[in-house]
Amino acid sequence: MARSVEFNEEEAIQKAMNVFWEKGYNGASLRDLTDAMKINSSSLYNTIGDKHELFIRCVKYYTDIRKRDLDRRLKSHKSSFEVLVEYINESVESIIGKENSCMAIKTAFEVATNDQRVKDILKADSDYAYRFLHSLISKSIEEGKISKKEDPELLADYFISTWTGWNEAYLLHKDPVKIRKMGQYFIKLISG
Amino acid sequence: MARSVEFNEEEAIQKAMNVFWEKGYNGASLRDLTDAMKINSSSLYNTIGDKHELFIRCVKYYTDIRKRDLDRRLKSHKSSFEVLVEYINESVESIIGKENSCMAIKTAFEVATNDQRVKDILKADSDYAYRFLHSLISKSIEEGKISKKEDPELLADYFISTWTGWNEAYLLHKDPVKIRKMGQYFIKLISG
DNA sequence: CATATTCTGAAATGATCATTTCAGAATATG
DNA sequence: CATATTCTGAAATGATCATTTCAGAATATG
Repeated sequence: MARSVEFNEEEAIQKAMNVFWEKGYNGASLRDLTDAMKINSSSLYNTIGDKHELFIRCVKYYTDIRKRDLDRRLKSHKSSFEVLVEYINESVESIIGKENSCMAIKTAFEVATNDQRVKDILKADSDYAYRFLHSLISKSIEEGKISKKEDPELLADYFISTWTGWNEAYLLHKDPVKIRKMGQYFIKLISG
Repeated sequence: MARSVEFNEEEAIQKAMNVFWEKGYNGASLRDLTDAMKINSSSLYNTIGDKHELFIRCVKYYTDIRKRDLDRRLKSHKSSFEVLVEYINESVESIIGKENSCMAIKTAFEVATNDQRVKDILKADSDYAYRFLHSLISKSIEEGKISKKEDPELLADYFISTWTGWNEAYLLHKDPVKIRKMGQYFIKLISG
């Protein structure tokens, strides 16, 4: 017997996420956040919690989207190798297509060292991508598309690392050709 | 005919750098900084300038140290390939040996998108490392230690990217074995 | 050694920060 | 439709922020 929450929580989280994404955790003020979310701070504190809790929710929201994307790819009817190559190519294009770098990476370097909860979320995200890649690479080896000499564990780690670096390279140099070249090189590398 | 500055500017910059390194630009307060520098804020504003100017000086200080390290390596009497391999191995060990990630990378992801001056310093730093690697790889090809089929431009970019990613991987997983394995893989890759 | 100049320390500044309070508006339930 | 309950908006809170002010201490120069 009472009023119910007026704002759409998911929409609000998404808008807050964009603010954190652009300004970082410490760079985003609560005013920036509530302005974007179009809610009053009392509503925020009543429902989601404080700034840190909101941030956790936003990081989680971001990694959940990525998780769903990987799950979708695994359900594809294409061969594992095709899914893998497509993923690599789209990862390259996603860097080039955005003004800003990946939020998980930005967050890792800004706050993960001093924030265990954030670190755990990002570690889980990284582990999920690792298992995704590991599985595709292993199956590609079975398919005969990647040499049996290659090590799926190493290649999975290697791609994740490389991809992080591509984000920094594009952030600093804004040179799409460089990033695409590196993407092609990685594909050639695993292809034989 | 007047008093001269009492504090050692380089020492103060170094101490401020460590604070920014740990907490980030937005996470470090002026109190944190002046406490570490052991100077009063009026002295800071009289000599160096405001927080942003201090940060610029700190980032510059950090990249200057890296520049000197690369210059030193180029003067070595060993073969280019040996210098290159040593640099890769020491890059790996420098990640594993520290609690915190490389300051240039942290800064790139925290503020470079919204701060042109910082971005320019980091871009120059990245360009310097690129030329360093490019030169060593080219000479290694001449020495016959790296295949003529390899592209020095690509490999230089690739190593810088990979190294950035190793920083994130170690930050999240704290697994030295993973990083060393990737370092060995890269060396094997260029060795033919 | 006198003094003009500059540095330093403490305190003040005013803006902004995250968070809380609370009156009144809204509404789910009986 | 009455009302108990919960939400919302505006304002208040007190802490902290970066930066400035200024009196007095320090000292380089003549």
